[in-house]
Amino acid sequence: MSPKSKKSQTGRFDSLEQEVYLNLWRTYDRLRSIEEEVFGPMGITSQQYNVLRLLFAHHPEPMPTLTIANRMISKAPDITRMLDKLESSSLILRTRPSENRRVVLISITDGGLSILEKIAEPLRRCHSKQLGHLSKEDLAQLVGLLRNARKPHEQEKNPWT
Amino acid sequence: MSPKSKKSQTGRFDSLEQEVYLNLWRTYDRLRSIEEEVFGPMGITSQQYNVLRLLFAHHPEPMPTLTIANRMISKAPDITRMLDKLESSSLILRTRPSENRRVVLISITDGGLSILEKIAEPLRRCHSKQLGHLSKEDLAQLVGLLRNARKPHEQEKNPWT
DNA sequence: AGACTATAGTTGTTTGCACAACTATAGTCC
DNA sequence: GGACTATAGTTGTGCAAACAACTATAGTCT
Repeated sequence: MSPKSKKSQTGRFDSLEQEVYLNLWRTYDRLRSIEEEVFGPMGITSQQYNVLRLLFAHHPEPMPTLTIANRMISKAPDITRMLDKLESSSLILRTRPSENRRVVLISITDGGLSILEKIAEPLRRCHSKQLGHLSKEDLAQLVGLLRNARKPHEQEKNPWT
Repeated sequence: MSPKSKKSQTGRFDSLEQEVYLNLWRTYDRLRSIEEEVFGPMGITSQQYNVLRLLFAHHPEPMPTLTIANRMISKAPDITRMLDKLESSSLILRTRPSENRRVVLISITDGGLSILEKIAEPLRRCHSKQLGHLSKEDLAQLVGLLRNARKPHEQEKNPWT
């Protein structure tokens, strides 16, 4: 009995669910490589960009390290070293408040803000190159389906829910 | 002028395209972490699994190294070392035909086939856990939208088109 | 046949990701 | 108030990914 004997109607895939997942993977991979053309030359990764974006959204309030980690798109067990890099490029600032010396508060610097400004337009063009060929309706539908697809796998109280 | 001044109707996102992309990323990341619960304990990565899957689909014909690399879901510049690992676990076999000593032909071994069998059922369950809550119609629609989303970014003659 | 180009893989090196173990600080509960 | 638990980050280590430079073999062209 072969591993593929349970083959379904979907042809080269074992199940419709698998077909969706592999298409999701492939599509993500293709679009990501386009985004990297923007971030690469700027010297930051898309994960780092997302940190800056989160900080900007909160600005001028700082955010604790792990709050940032939890709001990241892709989980970040490596948050400390990532912030190390952003700090050494002077894009963020760390402070340890004396009221609670466990937390480390992160804020975005002027340098960080100006990187965001510099990247905004190329990134907008990039997103349009990635997905500009789809209609508003298709895009909206896609967002809805994706949100639904991951819903059971998000924690409650999570910002992505 | 702030980086976000071009804010659109989508709220926390700069554009609908960006919203789709970030949702795609997030959804991929959530579903991937579920798949890794299956592959981790088996001692292979999902990329390695996909190599075995490709080889199985061709079996008993072998495939040249770079043909495999091109058919991978996510591009694999590291194909040599990946095959090294599969070879050292005796899941694949390499041969260099004397007619053309440039190519390296890869075939799946009995050990590779049996890993595929062993993983088939847990993986089916995993895919059902990932996406089983969506209706057939939603799944089919999602496949269609994803295919469409990446279409302009696939090469002609590419198996994923 | 010898130089040139194309094809097919491999290797070096750097950076990023993941998991787990660890340190430091604060709050809780007899 | 001293032991216990919870919270917040950090570090060690090993594996995977990305990009470019390199080697080896085959085909072509005059």
